[in-house]
Amino acid sequence: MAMHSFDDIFDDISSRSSLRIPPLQDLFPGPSTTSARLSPLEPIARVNIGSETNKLTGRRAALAQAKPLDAPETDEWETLAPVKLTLRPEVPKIHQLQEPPRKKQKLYDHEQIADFVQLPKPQTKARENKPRPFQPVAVLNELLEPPPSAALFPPITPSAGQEEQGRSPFRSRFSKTSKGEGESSTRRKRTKGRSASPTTTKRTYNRGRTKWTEEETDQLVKGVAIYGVGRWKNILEHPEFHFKQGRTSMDLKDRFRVCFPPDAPHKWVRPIPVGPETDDAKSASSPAAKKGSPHKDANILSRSRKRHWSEEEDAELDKGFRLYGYQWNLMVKDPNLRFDRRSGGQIRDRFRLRFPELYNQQDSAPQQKKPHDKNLNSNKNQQPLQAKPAMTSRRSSDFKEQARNDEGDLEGEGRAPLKTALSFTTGLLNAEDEHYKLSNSILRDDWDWDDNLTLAPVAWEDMANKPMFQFD
DNA sequence: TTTAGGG
DNA sequence: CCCTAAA
Repeated sequence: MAMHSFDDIFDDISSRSSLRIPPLQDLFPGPSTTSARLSPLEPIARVNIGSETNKLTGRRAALAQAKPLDAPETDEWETLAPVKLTLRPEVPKIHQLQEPPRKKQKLYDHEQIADFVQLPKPQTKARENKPRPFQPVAVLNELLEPPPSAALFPPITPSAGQEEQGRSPFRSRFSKTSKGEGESSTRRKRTKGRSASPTTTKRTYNRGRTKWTEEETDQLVKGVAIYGVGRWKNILEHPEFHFKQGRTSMDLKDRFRVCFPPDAPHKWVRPIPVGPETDDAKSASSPAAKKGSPHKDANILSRSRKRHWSEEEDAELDKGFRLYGYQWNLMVKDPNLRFDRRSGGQIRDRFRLRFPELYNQQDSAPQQKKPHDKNLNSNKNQQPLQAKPAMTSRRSSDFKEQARNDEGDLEGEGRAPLKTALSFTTGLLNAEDEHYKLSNSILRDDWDWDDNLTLAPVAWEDMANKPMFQFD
């Protein structure tokens, strides 16, 4: 009789014990690798379930029931198998015949399908199967090429402390996709004209864990402030940033995700200073020292501590009050006032603490005129504190305009150039950052920064769409 | 090629 | 840190 439907075939197969079918999971492995659809062969497993193994279900039952003799011939089911299966050659069938059914051993994951089947053992450590580390000379051709700016810095030597102790910088290994040494030379051709960037997006070799230093993290945050979230390649290749050898843009992404979890966009917290890298190496070699590290798993600073005001900052506050009166946020944004990452609210609180009565006068203080920075240099702390009449409103564009004027008019007077505004405003950039320019988004009146915030509470999307800084 | 997202 | 889909 002709069998047309799958059920017909299935019934026929089920009734013929001589036909040995391996308990395959899926005959038709399609794009949807999920086992949402029940495999047609799945029922076979149930058919084989005997009375003794009633309690077992599914594949386990089938496995418990499977006898070595039922194992199909190799060629018979290898044609059916979607995956490559190999038999255990060392187990003779005869022996299995006479042996009483062995106690079911605990199955490893790769043995789940059948106990007479040996699936290729999953590589728990993929690296273990990769070629052993090459000597530096062997791989220096491309993989460990120094960055273009490497000349500016001393070569990386063990004494430089840049690499982790006990971990050779040449621990690199070719990945499985890499064919060998000839590959690198041939592959170079594809980058015609455009010089191959040493800061690749994807590592071409496996490097051990390389701890992030605070300097690296700081540069990363700066880079995000400059380019925006998601511009990891740009950040990585920023000429003034120097990440560790082998760092990829994906590493930056991961690191940023660790330091600034997107779940808490309002609470951008500053990574804990990890201290000099040498400590880490020490702790690595000494288990006791490792225990002593309190910040080992706490990358996120708890938002609690208050930073004390220095005399210098108080002096800035005095200066700021003369300039802006009670407009604390304007003080924050003034490039010439060097607060240490204080928010407007913090400045206000500090002022209220120091000058309670003056603070209470602010209601009567007239708010009208736009302050001019001529006062900055003339006021040398001599005058008693007097609030500068405040202007009605002042937007960031005003500041940019003022900065532009400053560069023109007050050139040569030792005024802090615009770059200072960056380092001040965000507390991120230092005096060496010359070629940045403020963009609109960084100067917002409604910012109120927290003590522990490294960046203003900007949502990731804002950062991604509107970089806080832009190049000239 | 580069990034987002999940592992 | 790795892998991969997706842009």
